[in-house]
Amino acid sequence: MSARFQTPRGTEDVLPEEQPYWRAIHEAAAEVTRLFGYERIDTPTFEDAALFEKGTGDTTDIVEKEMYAFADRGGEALTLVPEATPAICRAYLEHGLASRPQPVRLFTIARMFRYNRPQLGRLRQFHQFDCEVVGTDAALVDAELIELHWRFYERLGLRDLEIRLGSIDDPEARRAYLDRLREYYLPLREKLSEDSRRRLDRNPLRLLDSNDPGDQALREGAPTMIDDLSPAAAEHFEGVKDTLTAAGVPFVVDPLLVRGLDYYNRTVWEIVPKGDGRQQSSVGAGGRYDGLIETIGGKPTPASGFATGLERVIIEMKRQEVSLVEPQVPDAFVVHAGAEGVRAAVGVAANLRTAGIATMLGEAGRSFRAQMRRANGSGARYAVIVGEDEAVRGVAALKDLREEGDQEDVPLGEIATRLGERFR
RNA sequence: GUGGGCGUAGCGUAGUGGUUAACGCGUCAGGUUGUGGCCCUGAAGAUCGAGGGUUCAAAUCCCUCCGUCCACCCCA
Repeated sequence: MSARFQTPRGTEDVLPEEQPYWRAIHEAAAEVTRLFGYERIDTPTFEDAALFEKGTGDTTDIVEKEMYAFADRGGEALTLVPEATPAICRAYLEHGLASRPQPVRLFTIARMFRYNRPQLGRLRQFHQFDCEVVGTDAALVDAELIELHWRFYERLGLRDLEIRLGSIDDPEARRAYLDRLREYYLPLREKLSEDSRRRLDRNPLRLLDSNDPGDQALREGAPTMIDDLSPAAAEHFEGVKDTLTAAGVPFVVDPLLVRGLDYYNRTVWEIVPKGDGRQQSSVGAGGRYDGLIETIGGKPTPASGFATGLERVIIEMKRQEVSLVEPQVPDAFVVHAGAEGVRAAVGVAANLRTAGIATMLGEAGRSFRAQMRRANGSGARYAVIVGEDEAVRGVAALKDLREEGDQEDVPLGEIATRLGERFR
């Protein structure tokens, strides 16, 4: 059994019965981006590894231990893309998108790759719907992205989600805050959990969202960033909140919201299902990243964006049992018998399809009964029966497969128009 | 990357040391001359995730690996 090949760890096949979810997602993304005026961009599946080492940050887990980095046959240091943002920024610089009317509003739907331990909602190859606005520092645009993000889920029929909104200020102010945070925690070091002692050295912000009860108690007295933002960041944050309120988008301010990526500044947000205990349940997250483009070699250019994990969205769609469009079924199923019947059946099927009627044909070599069973199982509304008799008489029996199953003979040349009328 | 649970036909399960591994769903074929659904009959389909070990005997016990799920880490 295991001699058989299987999907690599953390990857999955998307079988036909899963496709309705993906179709719904693609349609929702297309619609919501159209409504907000975002244009699609697609970037390569692999990029220069240094793009992420610089852009994402070489101290982030993504770069340190999750990149599918490799040297190609020519020795180039490449990596499968772990996140879209640096790639889109690279494209922005490479193609001079700064010379277009600013800001540029872009989106993509793409595969991402991160080498980590798979879990439900955490795969090594996964998909993201990603929106980025490059070339403005307007608070309005942060709010626009959050609204677009929110409307995407709404359009998919998801409910009971919550927007958690925060601000992590600008780099200088954040450094000052981090110093204060360290000052607060240093005397408490011995009381912290082992993990959090490590966080204290590596990433003090993480102390704030520790799950350890002891750490959570200590957090009570910790300084918060959101209450003490620099004037510019505070004003920006107010702008985001005001705009969201004006747009009628609900949110909760989360003073402890910590985003993992180094490049974020000011606005950060995350959208999570309410009351889901699982850890991997955040369906999407975003933030402002004014420093990123400069980091990867461009002129200082403000930007903001978000990504949503589509496999996680599907998990949530299933959990909430969102209704999907009917699975695709043929309109007609052509059943045949005998050599003449086959010939006529193929002709009829061709005519039907030309007329826009979705038509399946019974496989030759199957019994009549088997074909009828298949016709029924296909979900087709009508069976078109062409046997020896009918072929000779130049007709086909048109049979309604619902309920009783009335049937009538119709001349071969008139089947398409007759069926067309019935579907009208 | 760390710790733990699980792994029997396509799917869902039964079987916990002893004859040819069972059931439901699904698939395929039939159920008299060319008519589906319901029903009936039959068939195919599993080296019991893989490899090794213990034993007269292993789906069942042990080890390793693989996969999956959960927690951690982190994140979409």
